Amino acid sequence: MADAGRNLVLGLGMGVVVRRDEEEAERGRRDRDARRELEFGTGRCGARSSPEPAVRLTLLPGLGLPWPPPSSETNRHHLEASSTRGFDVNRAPSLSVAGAGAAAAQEDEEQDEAGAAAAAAAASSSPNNDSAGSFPTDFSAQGQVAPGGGDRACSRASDDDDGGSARKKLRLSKEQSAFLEESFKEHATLNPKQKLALAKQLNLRPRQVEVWFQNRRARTKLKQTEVDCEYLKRCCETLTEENRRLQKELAELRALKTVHPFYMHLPATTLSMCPSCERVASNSAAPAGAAPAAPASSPSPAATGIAASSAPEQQRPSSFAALFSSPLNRPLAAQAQPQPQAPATS
DNA sequence: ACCTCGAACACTTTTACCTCA
DNA sequence: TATGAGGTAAAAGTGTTCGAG
Repeated sequence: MADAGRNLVLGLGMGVVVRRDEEEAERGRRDRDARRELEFGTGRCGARSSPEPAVRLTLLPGLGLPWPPPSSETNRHHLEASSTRGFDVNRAPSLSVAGAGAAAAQEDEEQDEAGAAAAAAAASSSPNNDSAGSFPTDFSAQGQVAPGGGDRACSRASDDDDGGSARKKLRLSKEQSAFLEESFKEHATLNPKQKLALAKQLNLRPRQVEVWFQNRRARTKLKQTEVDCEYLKRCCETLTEENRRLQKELAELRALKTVHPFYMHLPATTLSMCPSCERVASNSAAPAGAAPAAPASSPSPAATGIAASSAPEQQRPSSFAALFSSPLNRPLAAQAQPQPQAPATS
């Protein structure tokens, strides 16, 4: 690369100067750390002891998730990387690259994304973006030139260029990512003002901030889905095991009944099985009209052994814990007692 | 009721970077 | 040590939905 070794100044006004080749090496470590941090939730930015993300994964009660917590090692790497690295990869290494046209487009872009058209025009008038793969995001220094020719510009728009910069991937700096993370903890969505402010603060385009938040929300949702899936799996295992146990118990009772008909005369608790769902329930103590088991009209959870709760307020759809804390999933003997907690701890 | 616009989302593509043979 | 394949995560593109005006 022609600019390898060129000194670059960090965005965010930190003024840290590193050599480009050092940055390349550091970036790998940074990305690994960042990935780990995102994978494992929000345990980043060591300054915070107990981060409370705006959109947080609901770690359901009683579920020992196998995910490793964000280790202090991770944070240490994170901080190390932050302290040694400072190259804003989105910053063009040279002002001369963008050209006067891009500089003219800068002001439009700074106002809003409406400047994308101007930026695109500027991009078309300028040669390839720098081979470093960065496109300028420093509003104070150079114009905003989208990789493919501006905001919302299709990447294929540059297919006909001379094999140059078709949608270069931009890596946000650690500082930028951390700042965005912090913002995300406060609010998972941004209003236009916040977006603009963040963009300005980070020397990014508003579109970049917007995309980052979109992707971040998607990651959060994905993680939540994984958590829910894991919880459902465990619940399924628990219910299967419980079902097995009850079947066995029932078989034993039936055997006992045939061997010792004496027990038939016992007036106390007897068991009845719902023919539709094969759920066994006690009917002796239940008052008239009280349903011993889930209603047959229960939605799919009942069909899968996941009984609907008798208390509607416990049926928050967003909480699998509430769903599975239903008393119907408890052993017969415990059904009349208060529900201790959600199943499946490990 | 219909239209327009913008925001959010789902899905996909592209890119950068890592690991490993 | 260099290198290419394969995998992965993130940035970004595209189309759809939905609510407000």
